[in-house]
Amino acid sequence: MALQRDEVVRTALRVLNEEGIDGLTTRRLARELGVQSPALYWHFKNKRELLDLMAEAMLAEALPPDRQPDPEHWPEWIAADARAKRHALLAYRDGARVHAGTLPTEDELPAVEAQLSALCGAGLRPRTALRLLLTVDRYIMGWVTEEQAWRQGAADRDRPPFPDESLRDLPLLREAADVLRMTDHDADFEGGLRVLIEGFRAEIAREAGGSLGDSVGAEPSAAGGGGGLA
Amino acid sequence: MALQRDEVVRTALRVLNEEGIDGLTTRRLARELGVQSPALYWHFKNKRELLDLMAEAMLAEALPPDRQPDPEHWPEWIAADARAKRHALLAYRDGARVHAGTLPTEDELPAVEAQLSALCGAGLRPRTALRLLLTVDRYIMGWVTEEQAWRQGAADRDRPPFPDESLRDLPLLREAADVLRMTDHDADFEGGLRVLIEGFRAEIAREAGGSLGDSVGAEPSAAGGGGGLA
DNA sequence: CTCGGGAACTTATCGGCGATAAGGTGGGTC
DNA sequence: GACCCACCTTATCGCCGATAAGTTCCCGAG
Repeated sequence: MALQRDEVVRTALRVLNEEGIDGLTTRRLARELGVQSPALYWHFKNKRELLDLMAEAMLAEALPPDRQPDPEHWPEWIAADARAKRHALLAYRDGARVHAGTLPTEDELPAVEAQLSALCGAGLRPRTALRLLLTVDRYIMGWVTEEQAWRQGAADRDRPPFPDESLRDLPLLREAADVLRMTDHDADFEGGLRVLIEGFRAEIAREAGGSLGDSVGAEPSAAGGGGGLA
Repeated sequence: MALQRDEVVRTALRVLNEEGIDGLTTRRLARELGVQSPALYWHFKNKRELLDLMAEAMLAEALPPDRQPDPEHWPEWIAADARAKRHALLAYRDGARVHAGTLPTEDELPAVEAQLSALCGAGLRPRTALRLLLTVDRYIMGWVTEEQAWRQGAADRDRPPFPDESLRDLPLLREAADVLRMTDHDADFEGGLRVLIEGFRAEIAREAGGSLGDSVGAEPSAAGGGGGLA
C-alpha cells in the first residue's frame, strides 16, 4: 500500500510532538513512515508545503468548519473561538511556530465571511469587523508563540528565570511575579482576551454613534498615522 | 585590531537586512567581517546568543532606556511605545522572528517597573497592569510577525493573494478587501491598538469600581478558567 | 631580553540538513 | 507482451552549525 498524504501529515504531527520542530526532519519523518526521505518529495513540493498542511490540520481539529455565529452573543463565540484556537496551537509542540508563516487559504474565507456577517449584525462596518478578527488572531499567535517559547526555555534552562533577589528593588513586579513568571498561562490569556473584547464593545459603540450606521461615509479618524488616541 | 562583539552584532544586523534570517549564516557573517566562521565562536557561545544580542540591539535603538511614564497620559505612552516597538521590529528584515524566542533580560525589569508604577497610578493593580503590558507586547509580536511573513510571501509569490474572483460570493469580505490584503498595515495596526487601549480603559473602570481600589482582597473574577465574559 | 600565557584567529573536519537526479519496480491497461 | 506511470530507492550535492586542534602575536613578569 502506497503512502497517503494524509497519513504523512498525521505522522508528522506525531513526530512534531515527540521531537519538536527542530527534530522534525525529512529523514526522521521518513524513517517513521518506513520509507527513504526523498520519497516524501513525491507527496510534497517541499518541507514548507508539509508544514502548511500540518498547520491546517491542527486548526481543523479545533474549529469545525460550518458554524453560524450569532450576532447577539458575539463576545461568547469570539472568546470561544479564541480559546479553541489557542488550545489547538498548544496541543502540538511548537504549534505556533508551525502555524506562523502560513497564509490563509481561500477555503477558509467563507467561515470568515460568516463571522463578519455576525459582527456587522452587531453594529460594525465590514472593514472594522475584519480588523477586529485579525487583531484577536494576532494576539493569539503572539501569545502562544511566547507561551511555547517560555515552556521550551524552561526545559533547557538550568535555573528558574527572575529569581526573587532580582526583584528586590522592584516592589510592583514582585507583587506581579506570578504573571511575570507565567505560572498561570490560562488566566493571563483570559485577561488579555477580556481586554480585547471590552475594546470591541467600545468600538461598536463608537461606530454606532459616530456615523450613519452602515458603510457609508468616510472613516471617522481611524486611518491617520498616529492620531486618534489622545 | 581584533573584532568587537559590538561590531559583529552591527554587521549581523546589516546582513540580516540584506539576506533575511535564512541568509544570515555564520559563514556569510564571517565573510562580511573578514574572518573565518569559527572565529565567531570565540565571541559567542552559539548562534542563539548572537540572535539574542541582535534582538536586544534592535529594540535598544527604538526605546531609550530611561523614561518616566506619566500616569495621567498612559494611553499616549502605551501607544507610543507600541508604535516604537513595532517600527523597531519592522526596521530589520524578519525582525519579529529574530526577536521571538528571546527571553526578557533582567536589566529590562526596571523599565517595566516604571511602567507598572504609572499604570497603578492610573488605577490598576500590579498584576493586572503587567498583564496589560504583556498583552500589548503579544499583540505587537503577532502583528509584526504576520506583517513580515506577508511581505516575504508577497515577494516570492507570483500572483497577488485573494484575487477578486475568489471573493465573488463574499460581499462583506469584498468590502473589507484592503484589510484582508493588508494594503495599509499602519492603519490596521492602529485599529487593533486602539481596541486594546479602549479595553484597558474598561479594565481600569472595572477595577476601580469592583474592589477597594488598591491591592487588597481577592481578584474579582478574572482568574477563573473561562468565566467572566458572559 | 626572553619567555610563558592567553586572546584571537585559522585549518580541518564532523554529522546532519533540505533537496535533486537518475534509476528501479510493480500493477494496470491496451 | 509491451508500455506506462505511480511510487519508491540509491547516490549525491551544497550548505549549515559546531568542535578540535594548531597557529600567531602581543604583553607583562622575571
